[in-house]
Amino acid sequence: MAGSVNKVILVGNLGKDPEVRHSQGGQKIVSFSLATSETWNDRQSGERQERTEWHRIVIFNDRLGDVAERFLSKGRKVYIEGTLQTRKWTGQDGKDNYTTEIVLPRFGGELTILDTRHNEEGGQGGSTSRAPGGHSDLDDEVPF
Amino acid sequence: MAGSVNKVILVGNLGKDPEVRHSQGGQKIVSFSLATSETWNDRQSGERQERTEWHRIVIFNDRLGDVAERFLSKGRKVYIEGTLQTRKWTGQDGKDNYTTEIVLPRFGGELTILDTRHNEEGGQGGSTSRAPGGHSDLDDEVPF
Amino acid sequence: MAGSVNKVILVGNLGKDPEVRHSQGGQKIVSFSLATSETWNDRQSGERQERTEWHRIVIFNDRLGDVAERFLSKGRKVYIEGTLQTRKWTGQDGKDNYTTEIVLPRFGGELTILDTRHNEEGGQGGSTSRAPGGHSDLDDEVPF
Amino acid sequence: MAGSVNKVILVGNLGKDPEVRHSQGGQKIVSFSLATSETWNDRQSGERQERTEWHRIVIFNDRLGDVAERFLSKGRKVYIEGTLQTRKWTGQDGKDNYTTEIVLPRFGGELTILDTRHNEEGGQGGSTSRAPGGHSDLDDEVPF
DNA sequence: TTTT
DNA sequence: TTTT
Repeated sequence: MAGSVNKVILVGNLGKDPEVRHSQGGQKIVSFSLATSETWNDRQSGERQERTEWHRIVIFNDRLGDVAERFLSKGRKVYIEGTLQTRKWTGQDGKDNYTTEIVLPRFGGELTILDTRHNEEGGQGGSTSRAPGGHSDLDDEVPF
Repeated sequence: MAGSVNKVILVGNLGKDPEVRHSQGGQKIVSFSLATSETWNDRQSGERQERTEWHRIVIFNDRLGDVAERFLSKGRKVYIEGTLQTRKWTGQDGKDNYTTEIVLPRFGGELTILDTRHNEEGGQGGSTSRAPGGHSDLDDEVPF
Repeated sequence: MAGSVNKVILVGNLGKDPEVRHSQGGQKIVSFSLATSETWNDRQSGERQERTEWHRIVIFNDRLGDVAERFLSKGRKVYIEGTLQTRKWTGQDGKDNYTTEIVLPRFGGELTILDTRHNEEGGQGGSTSRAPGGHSDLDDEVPF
Repeated sequence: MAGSVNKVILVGNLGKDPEVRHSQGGQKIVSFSLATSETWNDRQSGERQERTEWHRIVIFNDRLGDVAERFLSKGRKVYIEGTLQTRKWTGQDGKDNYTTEIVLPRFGGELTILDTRHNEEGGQGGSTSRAPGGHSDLDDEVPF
């Protein structure tokens, strides 16, 4: 039995463009780093402080992986809902290492784009062709 | 940058009793491991699968730390709301290591006890003194 | 418009057994009321205060509706994740009324049982038959 | 006792500017309507469908009420975290009515602005004065 | 290391 | 209408 809940909710900005790879079984896996930051006034110095946290997002959900691959790029702001998973791997020195990731599983998770910038300056190989009139073809197919 | 959200919601069971320590500044810090598990039927074998995930919870919030110290123990089921933080530390071999924790900060986070077992069978070192009549003194002071 | 999130997370107890009905299209719809309560110490009087909130849960998700129908009953504690929806309806006096519900849609939402009481004392019409040895048939089929 | 959780998470856009009023006790209360919308492809017609849901947000938290009053206006996109509360009131016809609101209580809740538009065209009485060089005074005081 |  |  379980009776347990494992849920992560993040709103942040991509640090780089997403990376796409495929599992041995042929499944597409999309991953990227997401930054969240908090700011506060230090009580001692009265100065503004900022702390940025980086999260590794891994998408196994096909539909959301497609959205990420087609529409996300460095700097975009997204809402992400996934599950915490810590993965163990062995370094070249034979030592155990642990990496914690936010996983959007095969059938689950959520990804919502929160900013409206549908195209990047200097895009990426035409994947985001902008029509002359300032109207993007993407507008017709954005699935959200 | 700003406009971000960093939130973790967990329901799970404590793997051990909480540990209490104090910062150099005298602040109480309570920590424990929390297990969440998911089960599913494997499509290939048809067999029941289970995967347990362990989360490290660190409480800086004084009020919630008090609740954890007084009322939580191994096996208890709790709802936890906190923030993801990855901490870097250097091992004895001089190598960098990273640990991701769910932090309930000084002024924030949530902790709600979800089961009703206020005492452990055969207690643990008197930390949950049970009155002879089966009535616990704690029952009168549980703050939730 | 888009780029929005609509999410409700509740942990509470059922006020009554779930009700099951079917839509005109033959889809099963399971609904129940869920109580959440908060308690606090009034600063003026120093007395303990309690406020109970009642939520109407409506499940369109077939799998979760089955779980609710088979395993939930009055008093059970559950974790619910759904969507806020306000429905307009016209009273017999012709006046408009509005009811806000937490909806678990056809393909979405979550329902996790958080307590371990698999049977009710004095059951309800055999729906939770307990085997003589204290072993319940249900234990073999609980899907979570 | 409680052992309950009552949490609403919304990302949406304000339908109008916030309204500010004061309780008899002198406490500031800020409220506004927030729209969330979901879109999907109808399986029958294949046509794009959209459903907009309106939520009434009520802020009792002083700090967040200040943020709302100073920086929010019609159209802005925000992340909101609050509590579901249903309020009963009696209409002029003597009938009972119920309104469900998302409440950010005196000490709790969250509000995060998600878009970057710090000024509205045709602002509101100079509350968002923009410096000639395109630099807003607000930039220096935005607390998030 | 938990829980069922 | 629940729970403690």
